[in-house]
Amino acid sequence: MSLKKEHLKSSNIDWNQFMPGISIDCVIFGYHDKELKVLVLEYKKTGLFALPGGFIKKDETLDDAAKRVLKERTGLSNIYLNQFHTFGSLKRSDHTPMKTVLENNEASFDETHFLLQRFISVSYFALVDFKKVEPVADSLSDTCQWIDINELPSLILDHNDIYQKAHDHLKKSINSEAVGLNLLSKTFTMAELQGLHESILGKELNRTSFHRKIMLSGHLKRIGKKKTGKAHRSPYLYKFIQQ
Amino acid sequence: MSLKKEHLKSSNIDWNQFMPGISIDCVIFGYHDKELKVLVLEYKKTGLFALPGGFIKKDETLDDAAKRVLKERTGLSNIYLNQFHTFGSLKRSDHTPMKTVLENNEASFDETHFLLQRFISVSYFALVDFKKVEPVADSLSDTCQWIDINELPSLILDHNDIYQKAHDHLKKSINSEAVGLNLLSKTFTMAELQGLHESILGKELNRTSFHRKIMLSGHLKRIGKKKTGKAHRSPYLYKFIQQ
DNA sequence: CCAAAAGTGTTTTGGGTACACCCATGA
DNA sequence: TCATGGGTGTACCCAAAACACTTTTGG
Repeated sequence: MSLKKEHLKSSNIDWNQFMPGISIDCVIFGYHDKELKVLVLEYKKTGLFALPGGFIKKDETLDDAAKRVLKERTGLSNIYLNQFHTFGSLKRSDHTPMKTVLENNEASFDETHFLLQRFISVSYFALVDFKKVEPVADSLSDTCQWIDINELPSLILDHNDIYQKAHDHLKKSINSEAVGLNLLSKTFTMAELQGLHESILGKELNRTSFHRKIMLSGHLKRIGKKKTGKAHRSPYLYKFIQQ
Repeated sequence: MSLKKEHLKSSNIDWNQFMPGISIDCVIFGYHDKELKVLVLEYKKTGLFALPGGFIKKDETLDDAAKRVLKERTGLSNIYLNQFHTFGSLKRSDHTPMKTVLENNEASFDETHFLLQRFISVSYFALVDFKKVEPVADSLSDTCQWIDINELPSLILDHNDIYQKAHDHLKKSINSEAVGLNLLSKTFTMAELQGLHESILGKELNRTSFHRKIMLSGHLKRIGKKKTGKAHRSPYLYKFIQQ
């Protein structure tokens, strides 16, 4: 654990192994407690928030770099990942936030520091099982934590735009089995799946219509009753059919 | 004209003005003679084909860079442009095609030549009015010419993948008014618009259903009769309503 | 008059939604 | 028995597609 953090310590990093000028930013979605959440970093002693990101090794595929970044932040492999846009506005050339971060963390640095260049950001969104994730901060950040999408703070640079576009893409792909398959546990109740869809779309759905639509898609299989211990009838559990 | 070419001569270019490691590739669609076409470069004396591309100036927005590249190749401003994917496979690190090109064009070059690095490619697709375009080759290429999408040659690196993904995006956006508005002349017949849709989708469409659907969209306005000189009734002309 | 072009009427299909209503069940 | 969960039947709306048919019109 502390080994992992040491590994990420910025002053120990050989920045030369990365392609200059290109970064990867990730919008990592999780679902818990009936709320859709996103992993957000908070930089030490600065009050600055950002999406987790990273860089591309010179001999590494773009998609592999994204997988690696995801693994560093969540500990997970085999994550559902989707590139959705590349951001290259000049807003990204404002180095004041990163200078603030470095001033609070590095003994010394100069204007040529790797992190103080203009980056074009290739952005991915990821869907992960909340329960399996242990958020890991990097050495420049205190925390990497889940934030409810309705309580997102102001993020550095254009990261709020990035989040917004990621959420738009998630809405568009609501009918893909990937959404439920990756954001929920292996088994779940119909009410949980409906709650997830409602969180993503930001509106309530009709229960019976939702039920029929989902079952007609053919991706779901009912597997048994849940024992809740509560009064009244207990809900069935479902899982996605793996083809 | 020759001034413009001189300006593009590769040995005259200050490569240092561009961000390293990132390129822009464009899939430029045009429609003519009932066929969907794409602008393709042929490198001098090599038999190698590629999509037109360019680089990003250090103080230039990603989208502005794409607009500039488009203008260099087509002479047009105000082009309909859409970023659709960023490519970063290791296939892109194969420098043999570019070495072949340079060997046939430059007096001398070494392994550190700007064009012999690994590029991540941010890709755009563009829709242009065939009639308004004058394709302009760069100094490394003989020709920049329209090629029927059904007769595309094998392109360098992953450029065939890039084209394929661009075409997929074009199919998905078939119901956007942008498709007809940008690929056809200001006025056109219903048969021409239907032919365009058929070329993009690669299948025939029912005339009456197409007519009804298009008119119900509310974007089209009928403006008058076309004088064909042929026998039989002449078709009406339509144009898109600008809001 | 002929054939191309334009337009209408009707039907079917399929997805999505809304709602009423019934069945099952666990404490 | 009753509140919750699960499920069906029906109806409605809408976009898209398929097809038959009529009207218009330039030469």
